Amino acid sequence: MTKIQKVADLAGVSTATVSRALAGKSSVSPATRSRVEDAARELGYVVSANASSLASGRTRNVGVVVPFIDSWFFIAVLKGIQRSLADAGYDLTLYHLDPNVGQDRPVEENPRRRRLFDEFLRRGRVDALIAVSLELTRAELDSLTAIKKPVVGIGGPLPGIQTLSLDDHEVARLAVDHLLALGHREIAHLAGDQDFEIDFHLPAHRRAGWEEALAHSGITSDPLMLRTADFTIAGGYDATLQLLGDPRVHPTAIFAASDEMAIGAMLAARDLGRSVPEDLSIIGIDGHDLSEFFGLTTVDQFPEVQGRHAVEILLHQLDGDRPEPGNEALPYELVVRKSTGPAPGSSRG
Amino acid sequence: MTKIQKVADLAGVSTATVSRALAGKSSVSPATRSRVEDAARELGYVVSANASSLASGRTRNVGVVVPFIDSWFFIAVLKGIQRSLADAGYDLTLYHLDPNVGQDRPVEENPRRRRLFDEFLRRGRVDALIAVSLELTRAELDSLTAIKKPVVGIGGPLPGIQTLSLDDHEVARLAVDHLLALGHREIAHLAGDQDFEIDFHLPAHRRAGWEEALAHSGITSDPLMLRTADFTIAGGYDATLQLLGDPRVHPTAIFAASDEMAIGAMLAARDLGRSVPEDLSIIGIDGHDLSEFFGLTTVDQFPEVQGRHAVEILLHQLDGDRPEPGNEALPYELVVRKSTGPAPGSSRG
DNA sequence: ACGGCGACTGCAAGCGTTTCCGGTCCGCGC
DNA sequence: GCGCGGACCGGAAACGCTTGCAGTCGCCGT
Repeated sequence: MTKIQKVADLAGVSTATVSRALAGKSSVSPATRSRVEDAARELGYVVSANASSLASGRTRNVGVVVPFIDSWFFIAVLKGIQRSLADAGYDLTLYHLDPNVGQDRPVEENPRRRRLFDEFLRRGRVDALIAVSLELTRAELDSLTAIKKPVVGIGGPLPGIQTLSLDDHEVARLAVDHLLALGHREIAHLAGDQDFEIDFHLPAHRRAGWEEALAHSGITSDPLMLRTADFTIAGGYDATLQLLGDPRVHPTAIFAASDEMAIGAMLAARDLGRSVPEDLSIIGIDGHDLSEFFGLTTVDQFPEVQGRHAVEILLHQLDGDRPEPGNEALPYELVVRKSTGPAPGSSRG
Repeated sequence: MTKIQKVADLAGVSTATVSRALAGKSSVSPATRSRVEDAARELGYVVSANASSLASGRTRNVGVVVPFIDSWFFIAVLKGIQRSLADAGYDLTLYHLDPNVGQDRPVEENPRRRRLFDEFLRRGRVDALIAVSLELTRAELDSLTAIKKPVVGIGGPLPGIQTLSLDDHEVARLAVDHLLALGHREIAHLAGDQDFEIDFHLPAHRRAGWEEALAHSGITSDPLMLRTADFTIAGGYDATLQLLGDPRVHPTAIFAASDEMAIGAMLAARDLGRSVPEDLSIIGIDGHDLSEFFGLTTVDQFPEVQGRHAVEILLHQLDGDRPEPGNEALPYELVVRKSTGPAPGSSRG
């Protein structure tokens, strides 16, 4: 005998009523409801997720796809997602799409990706999906819209689905403008690597913002002031060592594409005997946990909030209203700390 | 008509055969199998996870419970788990049990915990469970063994279930012995906070290992040499500032309970003008990603491997053999880098 | 030529819920 | 007194697979 049947027997009702009572439906009398609840408690009954999903078509589970599992930003977003989901009583299943594997072939052929989209997501284990910083191919988008489940993407506009994205261009301009306002003219940029298809050309946008802000102040950006590096502390450190060791350039400020790179830059500056911000100002992007500790000025992008917001949108859609998909701009904010100061010799000092 | 039925019709076989063919069972002729596969491909058919689970009792999904979602260690373990699980074709659903919420009441009454154990895990959404650094209560353990699903715990012995744990005591001794061998006698310890019930008293064990190693060398541990701090860079930094600023003690070495604390200590030492390792040696525990960058000597505990190993054990158990649950010691290894050196004035210098 | 065996395959009984579609019953308006 | 609507509740049909059991069939050994 099925478990729900036992509960029904104990409570002296039908399984239909047990189901309704336990699901909190309204059409159950208070008396019956509590009898059912008592019976369920007594028998230690818990609804079988699978049977329930099969019958109802809903799983109360959402999938989250991330490209990196060990980078601060993604974890921060994930944290926000998981918190909100848990609050709403949803489970979260985590999918990891490592962009490093299968890099030798075009994205469309990456077998892991194919498998994820063609199988995992279509098995009906999730009600909805959140894709963090994944630039989806046409086919993948089609595949997603075909399964008719809510999808929200964080990190860049994607045609046909609801997305949340940061205006990297403007964020970069805000950062560089801050430096310009402090009187800096020689502003270097530690840019991210652009090899990955995953990131909506984020490094390119940030770089363009840097160039534009400079141009706006009548400064031509020097190619030597642009250094490509890994999105890590070590990456920022190495690039900064090289930058500051290059006799051809004399930056008084560095705009790093991420806080981790910026922290690496601070450490490198210190190791070279340059004091921050007296000799060199440094600014990053992210709002990393460590930025406060290091006194790093940054443009915070509130990743955890991004996660929470994505869930919010998803839950709305699961509740029935599916608005026209579009892109929503994410908030950001300049947080000034001790790593930026007036340019050396600047009248504004 | 159900989807599998359509595939069956197209292939000209029964649904039973389709199911068997797609599940890779052996008793299907090669010809039939490929006919089924073609039909499935043509129809874009994917087995419904729920229906399959309901019918078979298996979900191909495992649950992972972590106490912190934004700490390096847990993420590293999670990464290992997720990789192995993905390789084996399993999904991973993530549960987060924040020990910070509900701290005002005894663990047994923490509603989130109750809910997780009494509901989520019993809904049958997972085939097995991995609990990372969670000290489970008697009731929780009973609840777990009652549902008869494989469980493996990482981080400390737990009665009745299979566990993987680091011998924190020995790890600490190894670290301190390294310092002693370098001639240090004044060895301070940055200990973790013991407020949480979640960690198998890991801070206490590491501290005990420190005391024992000292005692073994005839050194009585000075209470002033013991500082409690957060398990973070900032925690280690602050504690070290205080330690080094205290005129009553003169440590030549610091043994930090985690790499993050150790890195904080290195930064603090540098800010105070003490050079590492000339004036002060520092050693941590973990094998943190950043330890290499900072040149930190540490006892690596290979967290990613811990995750992989846990999955390995789980898969074995899911394959049928359920050995007597026990505890398995995890490997660790001293990795000497630049943060430790001979004690100042030591003959071994 | 025949029993037996092994390799395949099909039938149909579940798996444990949800939910549509009616019923029953009670109170109320007229 | 009677028809009616609403609040509750039950019967039973899905939901979409898996798998035990019972064949069918060709082939081998004798």
